[in-house]
Amino acid sequence: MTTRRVNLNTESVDNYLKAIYSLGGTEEERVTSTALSERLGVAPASVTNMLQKLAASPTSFVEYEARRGVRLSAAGRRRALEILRHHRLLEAFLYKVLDYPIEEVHDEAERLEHFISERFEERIDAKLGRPKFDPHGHCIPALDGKMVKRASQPLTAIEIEGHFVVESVSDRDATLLKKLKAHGISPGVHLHVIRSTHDELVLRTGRGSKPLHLPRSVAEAVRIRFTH
Amino acid sequence: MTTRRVNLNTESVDNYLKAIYSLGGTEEERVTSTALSERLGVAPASVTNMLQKLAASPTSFVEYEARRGVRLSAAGRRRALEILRHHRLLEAFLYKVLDYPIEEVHDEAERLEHFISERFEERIDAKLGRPKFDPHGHCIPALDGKMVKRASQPLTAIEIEGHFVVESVSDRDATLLKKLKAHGISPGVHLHVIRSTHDELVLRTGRGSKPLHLPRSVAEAVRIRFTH
DNA sequence: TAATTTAATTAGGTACACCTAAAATGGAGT
DNA sequence: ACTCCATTTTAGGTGTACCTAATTAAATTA
Repeated sequence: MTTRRVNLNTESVDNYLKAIYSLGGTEEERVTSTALSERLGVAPASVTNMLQKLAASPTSFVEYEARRGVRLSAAGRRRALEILRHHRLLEAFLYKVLDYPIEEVHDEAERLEHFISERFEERIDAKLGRPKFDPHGHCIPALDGKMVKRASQPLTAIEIEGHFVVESVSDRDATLLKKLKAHGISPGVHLHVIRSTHDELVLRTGRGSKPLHLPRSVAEAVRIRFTH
Repeated sequence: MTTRRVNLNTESVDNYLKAIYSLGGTEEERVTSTALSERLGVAPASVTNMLQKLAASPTSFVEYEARRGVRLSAAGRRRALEILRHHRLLEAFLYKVLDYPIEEVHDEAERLEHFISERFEERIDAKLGRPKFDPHGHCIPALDGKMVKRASQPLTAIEIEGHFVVESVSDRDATLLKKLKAHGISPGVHLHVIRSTHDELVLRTGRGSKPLHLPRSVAEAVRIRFTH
């Protein structure tokens, strides 16, 4: 009986690897089935199934021990970063070349990232002048998977008055992104946080606009760094 | 027991509809299972299966009678033309905006055509200035499915000496396309056919180049019209 | 018309990626 | 150490899109 090897170049596998990557954090901790189940919108049993399949495959993308969670292998991380690169290059491309509104780039990129060729990837990268960041301010991994890591923190972590620069905005929620856009909050913008309460932050953006009251639920989507 | 309705928005269904459309010709004759089987690279039994599924579905894309072949319904034709529009717009986009070599646009477009959104379609159409033809000289269907139909004939149909213009080149075979490109044969180019034998055509392209001996197998990929 | 060939369909089966329901495991608190 | 319980896994099943082998229907030839 031959060991039947499965096809691992599927959209579905891509999505599992991406999810493990992003849930693993920078220290690449083991990720639980439940976390993956929630992130992917899939039943826990389905996750177990897929993880077993991935781990059993000769091209091992993951290290998996029953009931102890998963983490990416080197190959798995490489693949995850490749897709992340596709995703962010596509976002930049849709935004800059095809004039998409920022809140629409994510969903389109999410679909297309699985299907573009290396040539497509190379060409949009060239067309954009080898960008380092996507329109949300997230770093685009290089071809070899290298990524500059910047020190930043959530805007909601700010407890005191001070001056900051928006590093990035989350791309997960289009409605939130639209709100941020309406308030003029996008990567690179200067923020002057005036005060912070349990349910909102009061701040000024850019040059001399009137103070803005930002609910914490909205501020959560913003990451900032200090102006140096 | 409820009538379970199937999902017809799949890549696979798209490909069946495209194949039926292109095999049906302009008169939209019934297409046989075998023809579809060959075109799609799928077993005849699989074709029968899919056709039964399509015909049984409430959103009827096809008219199908057992052993009598299929043809597209109005809805099916609409869908087929929508995908053809995606395909050809993508080809034009890859060629003009992303500087793809002509022989590579087909395969990439073939993959992406199933996944781009209406917004993407609209934006590349705008970017290209609402083009009417793709880089191979094929007409791009309008949003409503309308397509100008031009009178043309295969270059291989030419038996006598005469002057012609290249209308289109086939996009099916990348190697053939490369050969044509090397000989300077592309849509819009003038051809002076000098003579035609059972296995080749002798002709001049453009301005005063030396006579070209074109095997019929290559000439088959070229459609021409008379210079008026 | 009967026999043969070709085309199309039915029958039964596979891989993939999901699902629900039931069982097993292992950590927390008593 | 034992019970409880959330988490995870196993068992069994679904829909999609394929497949091969066997059968049936239609077209062609003798």
